[in-house]
Amino acid sequence: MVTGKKKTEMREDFSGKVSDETLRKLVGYNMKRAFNEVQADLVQVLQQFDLRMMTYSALILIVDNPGLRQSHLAEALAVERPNLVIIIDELERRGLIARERLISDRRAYALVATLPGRQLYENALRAVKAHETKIFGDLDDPETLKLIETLRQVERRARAR
Amino acid sequence: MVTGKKKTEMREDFSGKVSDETLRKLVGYNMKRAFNEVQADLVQVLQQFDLRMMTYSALILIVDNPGLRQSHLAEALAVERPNLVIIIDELERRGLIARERLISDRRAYALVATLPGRQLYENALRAVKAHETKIFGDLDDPETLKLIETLRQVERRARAR
DNA sequence: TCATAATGGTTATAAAATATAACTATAACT
DNA sequence: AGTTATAGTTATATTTTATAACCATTATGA
Repeated sequence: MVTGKKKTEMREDFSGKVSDETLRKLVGYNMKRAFNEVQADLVQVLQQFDLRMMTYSALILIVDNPGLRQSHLAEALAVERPNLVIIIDELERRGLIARERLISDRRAYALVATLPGRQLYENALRAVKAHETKIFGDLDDPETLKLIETLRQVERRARAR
Repeated sequence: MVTGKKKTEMREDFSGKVSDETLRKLVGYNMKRAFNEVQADLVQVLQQFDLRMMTYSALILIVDNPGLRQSHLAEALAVERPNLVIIIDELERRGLIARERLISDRRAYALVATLPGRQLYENALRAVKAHETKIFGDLDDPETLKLIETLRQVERRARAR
């Protein structure tokens, strides 16, 4: 549905020749369009594991930070706490992580990944890296590293406003 | 609310030291986080004109492409036609654009910007460019142009999947 | 110590963005 | 002329994101 003009569209019309020069000179617009396409492909990849982006991001941080609290996870992912609850609920319901009560603070949970959770983490990560390599080229290439560095700098400078 | 640890957080905890190395090695994640920050700032800028991102993007394309049809606009913005209707409705209600009936095809509208619409376009564009320069540096700098080119390439390669 | 404030997690809810099916009126095709 | 396709719309559902308010627990400080 991206391109491909049918016979009917061959009249005088704007198909495929709408001028979006003004928008395309704006970095933010290009970021949005590029990310949308990347995301669309990633969603496909993660669907094979019955994961969504945010769910998988949470799993990654829990695996990498055993004992993490929900509030720290929310801050690290830049998600509001209430919105994280259902995500943690799902990961727990699927047996990928566990909420362990703390003796030191009985309000909080220590989030820990289970073995199946760590396995899913690994398997999905392989697929995600393949997806990224396909789109961005080798993730260790100087070009790719430079892109990541630029994006992080943009993030910092935008947050500084 | 970004950083700033209160006295209470000084215990042994994960505040500000959650390891997100795995996520940060993924380009897509950095794109998402960077774009979120850019968008947050842009939203502030556009609020002064009572515009949202999509509404303003639509206005830009209508100003730059007088006589545009809604379906072509939808395709150019990668938005579903039904979702564009309310956006066009708003622009029309505010007197920024007009839906002009076509004699050649009485199903379609030719979208044209009004004088106030063109003026808002100009004023908002100045503010948006200032916002972008603040974050990305001069928009004509080779670095910025290179970033845009990279993003467009990413978009193409991701769409090719 | 006790009253107050703050924190971690949750619930409920709303707003916004996004997607799909189905409808109308017109137009194009054979 | 009859079928098919298109432009725009309506209705609707889903997802994402944000906000307020609550409960239980912990920290603060008079």
